[in-house]
Amino acid sequence: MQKYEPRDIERQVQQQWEESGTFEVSEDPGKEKFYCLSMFPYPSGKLHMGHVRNYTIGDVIARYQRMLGRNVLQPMGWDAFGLPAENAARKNRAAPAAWTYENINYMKAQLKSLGFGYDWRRELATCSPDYYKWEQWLFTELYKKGLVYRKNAVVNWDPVDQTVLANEQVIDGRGWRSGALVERREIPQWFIKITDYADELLDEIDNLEGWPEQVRTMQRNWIGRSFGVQMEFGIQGSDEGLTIYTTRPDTLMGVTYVAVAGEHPLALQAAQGNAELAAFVEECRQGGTSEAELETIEKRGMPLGINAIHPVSGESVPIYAANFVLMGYGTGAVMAVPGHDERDHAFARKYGIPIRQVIHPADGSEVDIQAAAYIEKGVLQDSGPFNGLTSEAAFDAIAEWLQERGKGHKTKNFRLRDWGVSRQRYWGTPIPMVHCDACGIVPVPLADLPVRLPEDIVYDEQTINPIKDDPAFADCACPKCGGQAKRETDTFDTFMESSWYYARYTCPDAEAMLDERADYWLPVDHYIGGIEHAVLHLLYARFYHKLLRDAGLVKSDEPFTRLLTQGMVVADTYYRDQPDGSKHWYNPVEVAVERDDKGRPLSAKLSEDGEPVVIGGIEKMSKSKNNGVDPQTLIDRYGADTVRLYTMFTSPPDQSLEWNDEGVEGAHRFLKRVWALADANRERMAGFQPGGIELGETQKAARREIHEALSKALFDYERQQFNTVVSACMSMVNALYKLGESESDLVVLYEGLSLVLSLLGPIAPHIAHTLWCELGYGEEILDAPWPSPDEEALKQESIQYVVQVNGKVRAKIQVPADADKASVESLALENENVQRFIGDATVRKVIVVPNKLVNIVAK
RNA sequence: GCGAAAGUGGCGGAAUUGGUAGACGCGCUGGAUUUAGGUUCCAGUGGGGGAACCCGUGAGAGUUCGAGUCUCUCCUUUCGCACCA
Repeated sequence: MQKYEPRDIERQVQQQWEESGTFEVSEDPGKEKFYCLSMFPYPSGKLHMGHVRNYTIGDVIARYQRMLGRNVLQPMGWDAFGLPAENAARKNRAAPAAWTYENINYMKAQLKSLGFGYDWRRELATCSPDYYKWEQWLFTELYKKGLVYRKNAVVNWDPVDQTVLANEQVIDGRGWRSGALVERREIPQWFIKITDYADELLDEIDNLEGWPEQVRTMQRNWIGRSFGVQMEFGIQGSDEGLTIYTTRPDTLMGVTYVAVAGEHPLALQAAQGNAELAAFVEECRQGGTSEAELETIEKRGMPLGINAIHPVSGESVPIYAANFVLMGYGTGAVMAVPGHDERDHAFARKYGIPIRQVIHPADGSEVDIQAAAYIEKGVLQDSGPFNGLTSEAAFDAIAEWLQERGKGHKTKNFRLRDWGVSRQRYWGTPIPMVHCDACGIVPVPLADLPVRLPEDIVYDEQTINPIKDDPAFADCACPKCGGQAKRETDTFDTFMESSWYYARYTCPDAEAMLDERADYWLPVDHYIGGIEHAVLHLLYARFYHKLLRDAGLVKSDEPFTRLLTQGMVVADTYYRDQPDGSKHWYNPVEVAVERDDKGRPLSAKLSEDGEPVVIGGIEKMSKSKNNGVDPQTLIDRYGADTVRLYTMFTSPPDQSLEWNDEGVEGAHRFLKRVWALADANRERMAGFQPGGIELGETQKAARREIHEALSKALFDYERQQFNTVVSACMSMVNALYKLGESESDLVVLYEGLSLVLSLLGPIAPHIAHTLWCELGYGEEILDAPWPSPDEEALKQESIQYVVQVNGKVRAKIQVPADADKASVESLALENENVQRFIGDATVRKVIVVPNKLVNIVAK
């Protein structure tokens, strides 16, 4: 007897994989490739359950594809730049680099202990100069192509710390460290023209059939293309004009005012002689940059004291500054049509501006335009030359009319803005640009790349950015004229690094950004990660892929063929109210739940003192609610296979996973059962030859049960419903436990166990591999043929039919498998209980569903 | 407000896509083994009823021989977007 000792077998199997390079792969044109990728982690310290779930799903898919015979690439690396390293460094007075590398080492060991089949030779960390060198190079190439520019943009500025803050560092409008009121400040920043690719990024979403619909919708909305007309209003007493953008040019004749953003030049100009207006403009500017703040603000405005001239009627309408007009969208100025726009309507009522109807419903019905805006399309009225046109026809007619007179034209607009990639932080990729008094902006030539980020720096609590004022880093020679120049000290947004790592894995040692190996592996066949990256990361990566394509580095148009967004890991929360009104949160492992005899939870008590705690509901695992479970504790206690099996079994991959201690026990129990079954039959199975032994009826039935479960499991592997794959394995094991001691029982057991191990191979690979070898099935389960159900085993001599009378189940009958429809029907009608329910009624109709069901309609 | 998804036992979740609702697991109940706890094993477990049966997939309608599944209305929850002109 050998006990199931996961620690021993897992260590042993992992060592074996490492020694034989089981997961080291290279290009093999003779084999179908499969590139399986999980989103790489930020090395924050240690793995959390979300990582474990993500990487288990990825590993199961990778191993499944491998067992199907494909050449599978599954790499892993580190999203190593970012703010937490700076915060930790400040707290620990250490360099961010040291902190990061230490975390990488620890987390890498954790990943290995979970048995993930990565090709570690391809590991990369984005903070390595070998990596970011090429990112810097691409940026300089994009600059030469005109896809990169520098302009002023608004940032959150902390006036006390003299630094730029990320949105999440602004709490209630104040800097998180200084507590000072945050200002919106304009500083020069670098941008990449993602808007040049907006149409392609939008249109190709239609082709991403392997992506969740939700993510596709979110990206479409984020890009937000609209078609409209840009036109010029005159300004009274000025030669200048005022350009506005509208998607409803058909309502043009209903304009009764024009509104501009607080930052609009016209508003700023008018504010110079008007203290009240200046205060209002300042107020608009003060508001935070986060969009969440904008929603609560009351819609307000103030007249500029100047009038605009309507491009068609020549009528004069007032110009307002309004806090709801965004400088960053369209032209920062809008025409307002209170009659046909809800927001304009509310604004007009508030400030007593006339409301005019210029559209009526196509069916001729009346609307009360003073009471509410009519926002539907319809037919134009009171619109001069455009009267009687439909909204659709008027769109074109008005655009044409304006174009002929040089006052406007059709255009499209995007919600998407160009990608601002400058960050005023230390721990990131240096932007490879030089500012020379003589030559202006000069990109650093390839020969001088990488521009290395100094890693050997001093950090303490006062440090804001150690390279900002460091002459050793900032002073340099101009690459063009050789004169004294200053280096750019901003670094890249870390989304830059994560936008192309998937490609670099294919050729991590290339002497260029990428080489020909990229086109063997790319695109990624299956990408797995969190829904929180639905827009930004996945959009930037798609954009980057197109940049790589247009630089001649890859041939494909899209980076990720199929995408799986896994659900969150959630757990119960428990707390006690504190005297000061706050809540103290207890971890689920410290709490015992009491139940009634039906299993309903009654109350929860802290194990330590036996006193009650409040059940706070189910939430995403987080530090603040103290409901996180450390995967390392579980690995130590139960082993990696149990943790993997549990995460696969508890929920389908794309749904949230509810943490439950007893569930882990259950998963562990199942693996112990598998082990015990194999162990008890070790000797009987040694050298067993199943050939030539006849099966009895019970063995045939057991074998059919097993092959039915197998069919189900294979189907579920294909559609990635791994929880029911595990269910099927459990059913198979249950069936195997019911077998007897005879030779023919052993035939079924011998085959059944091999099927269970194959199916468990991707999910619980250590135990599957160990038993596969020990029971003599073969050397390497990953290379064994993937099982398929035996049609012969599935055959039945008689089939159970369900008999319904008027849709309700009244009997179950056994029918010979070769019976025709008529005899099934008569067998069903013969049944005593069926007759009882038909009673005096007349049989109107009999429906026979082959091999399943008979429904007798009687009235 | 707009958009998307989802509502099934005490719980996580199944239902091969319109054909036996509740697979599998957890929990719970009873029993066996064990000095005991734990482990392990056996049986039971949607609700009602002694039974035959009846009722059950958020609510209400509809289509159908047949609806958890399709259609419509409503309710609830979750997620995303949110002054986008």
